[in-house]
Amino acid sequence: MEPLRAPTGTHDLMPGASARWVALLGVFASLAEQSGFGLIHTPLFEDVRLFRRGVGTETEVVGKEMYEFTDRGGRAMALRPEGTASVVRAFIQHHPIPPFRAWYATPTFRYERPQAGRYRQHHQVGVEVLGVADADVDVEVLALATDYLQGLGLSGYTLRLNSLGDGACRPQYVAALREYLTTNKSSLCDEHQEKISLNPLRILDCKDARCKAVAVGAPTMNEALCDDCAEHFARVREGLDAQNIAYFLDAKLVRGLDYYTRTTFEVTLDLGEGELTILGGGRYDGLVEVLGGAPTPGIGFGSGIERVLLACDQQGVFEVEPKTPLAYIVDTTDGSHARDIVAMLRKQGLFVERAYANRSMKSQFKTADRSGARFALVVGDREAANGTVTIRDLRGGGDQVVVPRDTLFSSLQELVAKN
RNA sequence: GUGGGUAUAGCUCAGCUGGUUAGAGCGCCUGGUUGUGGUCCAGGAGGUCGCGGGUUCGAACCCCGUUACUCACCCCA
Repeated sequence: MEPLRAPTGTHDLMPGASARWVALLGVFASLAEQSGFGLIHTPLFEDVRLFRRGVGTETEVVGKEMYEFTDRGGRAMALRPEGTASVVRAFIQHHPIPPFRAWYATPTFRYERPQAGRYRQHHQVGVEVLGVADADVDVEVLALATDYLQGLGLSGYTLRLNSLGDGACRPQYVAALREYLTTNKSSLCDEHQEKISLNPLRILDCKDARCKAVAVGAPTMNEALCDDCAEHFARVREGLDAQNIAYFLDAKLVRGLDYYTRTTFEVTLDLGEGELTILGGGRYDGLVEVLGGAPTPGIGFGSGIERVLLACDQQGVFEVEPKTPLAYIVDTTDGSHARDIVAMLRKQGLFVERAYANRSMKSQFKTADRSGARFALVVGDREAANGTVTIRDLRGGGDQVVVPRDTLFSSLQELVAKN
C-alpha cells in the first residue's frame, strides 16, 4: 500500500513550527479585540448555494475551484472557499444588533495547482463589520489591517486602494467599459476577447501585454463614481491621510469575488519576481441582501497566514522560538520523584519537563540540555535518601545547589530572581 | 487545465563515462569505570536508491510510463 500522506496542496503544521502560528494569532486577536471585534466560528462547510449566490458563480473561486460534495442526506455542500459569506450568513441567521464586528481565523479550501504561497487548504485571519455604512469604519478596518502587518514586523508592502462604485454608478461604468473594450476587441488577449460580456472589470487586471495596453486607455471607475460614492471615497482617503497610512490609488484594482462595492483594497509585496497578495478586502454593501437579509452595508478583509509568514521569512522578521522549559527533572531512582516533582511544579504554574524510562544519568542530562531547560533538577540515591533535590544551572557555568525537596519551588524562584 | 525541475538514511545532500558489500554531514542510541549536559573520541541502529516496465552479462545511474513533491502560467490569500 502507498504510504499515507497529507493530500496535495495541504500541509501538516507540526509542534515547534506551530509556535509561530500561535504567536501570529495572538497578535491578530489582541489587535482585533481591542478594536471591538469578537471571535466568530462558523461551519467549515455550508450549503453550496451560499457561496454560489454570495461569491458569484462566474468567479474562478466558485466556478472552478470549490470543493463540493453531497452529504449522506443528499444535500449539496461545499467547503468554505473564503471567509466572508459564512459570517454574513450567520449575521442574517442570528440578527445581532449592528454594528456587528467579528474576527476569524479559519482554513479555506480551493482546488488549485499548488505552488509557493498557494495551497488547496490555506488559512486566513480576517474581520467583518456589518451594519455601518460610514466611511470612517473603512478607515478603521484598513488601520487594523496595517497595524496587524506592522505588528508582525513587516514593511515595504503596498496598500492598493480603489473604489468600485455602487449600484447607482457601477452599471453605467461597466456599460461604458464594455463599449470601449468591444471597440478594441481585436487588441485583447485571446482569452479575454471572448469574455468581454461576462466580466469586463477583470480584463483591467489581466497581465497579458495586449490587455494591459488596452487597459491604459480604458475609462476608469474613479471618473465614473456617483456623488455619494465619490464623497465616501474622499472621506476614506482623508481618514487614511489623517492616520498617515500610506496607500496607492490603483484604478485598475479589481478583486476576484463579485460582491465588492465602493472601497476595495489589497496589500501586495514585491518579491523580486512578481507580487504576492497577502491581504485583500473591501466593502460589500449589497451582499447581505443578496443572501436574503435586510439591506445592510458591510466591509472586511482576509489575510493569508501562510503568505504572510512567507513574507516574514523573506524579510527576516517575526521569528518565533518555541518556549523552553524552566526545569528538566533528572531522576535516576525509579522515576517516582520525577513524576511527583513534575506534577507539583506544574500545579505552581511552571513549565517543566522530565526524562522517562530510567535512562542513565548521562543520557538524561543530554535530553535535559537539548530541551533548552534552564535548570536540571536531579534526584539520585543521595537526594532520595535525604529528601533533597540538586539544582544545576545548565545555562551558566553549571553551578549546583542542594535544596530541601519541600522548598524546591521557592528555591527555584530565588534562583530565577537572581538573574 | 498548461509547462519546467526534482525524487538516494529521520534531515540536508554526494554517488565520476552503467561494474561487485550504496556513502557523508547533521540527528538518534550506547560507551569513554566510581552520580552530571553543552566540546571531543569510539562504536551502533537506520535505506524495497518514489513506483512499474524496458535495454544490458550487470542499472541509483540509460529509455518509457506512472505517482508525488516543487516552481511558473492562469487565478488568488
